[in-house]
Amino acid sequence: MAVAKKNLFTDEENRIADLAKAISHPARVSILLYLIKKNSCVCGDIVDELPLSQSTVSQHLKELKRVGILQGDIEGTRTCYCINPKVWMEMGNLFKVLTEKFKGCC
Amino acid sequence: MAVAKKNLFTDEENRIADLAKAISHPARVSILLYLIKKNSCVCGDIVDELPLSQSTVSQHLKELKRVGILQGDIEGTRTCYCINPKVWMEMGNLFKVLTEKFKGCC
DNA sequence: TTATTTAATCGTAAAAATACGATAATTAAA
DNA sequence: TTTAATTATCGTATTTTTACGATTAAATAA
Repeated sequence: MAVAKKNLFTDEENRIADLAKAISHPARVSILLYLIKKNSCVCGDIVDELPLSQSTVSQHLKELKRVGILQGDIEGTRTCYCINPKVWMEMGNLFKVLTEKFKGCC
Repeated sequence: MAVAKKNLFTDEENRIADLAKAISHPARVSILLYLIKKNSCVCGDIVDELPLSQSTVSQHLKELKRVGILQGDIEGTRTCYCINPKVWMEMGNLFKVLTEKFKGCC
C-alpha cells in the first residue's frame, strides 16, 4: 500500500495511524521522554542519550518532525528540539477519543 | 534493530512503541473503529469492510492479536473478534500518561 | 460422503523502515 | 583563514512490513 491507497481510509484513520507510526519505535519514545524530562528545548545531547549512531538518531528526529510532534530550531551550529504543544495535544486527544470510544462489549 | 537491541530501551518504551505500532496502519485503525462501532464481537465481515484482500486483512488481525488488543474466538467455521478490554485500557493508560507527562516548556 | 464456507497460512514480490559510515554544510572558535 | 564542532544528508545493506493469490484446514451443509 503505497501513496495511492491512502484515500481508501478516512482522514482520521490516516492521521491516527501516522501519529502512532511516529511513536512506534522505542528510540523515538525514548527521545520524547527525554525531552519531557528535561522540560525545556534540548540542543544536541539527544544523541548521547541513545544507543544509536548520530545519523540514525537524526533520522528518528526527522520522523518526529515529519508528523509535527517535534520542532527543531537552528541556533548556530546546534539544533534545539522542542515538542510542539499543539500537535502533542492533537495526538493526545485523538488517542483519548479513540480509547474512550470503546465502552466494552462482551 | 532486530530482536537483540530491544533491551537497549526500557520495558515501558518498548511497550508503548509496540502498541503504537499495532495502530500505525490505517487499516488496523479502521478495523478497531469498526469493532467499536458494532459494539459487539464481530464474526467475519471485517473483510467486507476493508478495501483489502482477505489474506491481508487476516494479517492485520494477526498483528492486533499479537500485542493483545484483539482476541479471536473460533465459532465453527467463523472467528469472532473482540477488543480485549484489559489491553485496551493498558494502551489508553500508557498513551494518557505519556501525553500528560508533557506540561509545556518553551 | 462430498461440496461449501470461512479463515489462517504459505510463498513471494514490492515497498518501507532501520541502521550505519562517510560526506557535506554551516557556524563558531582558534 | 584554518580548524573544530554540530547536525543533516547521502549511499547503501539489511530487515521488516505490506499486499496478494494460492493453498490448506476445519467445520458445516447438502
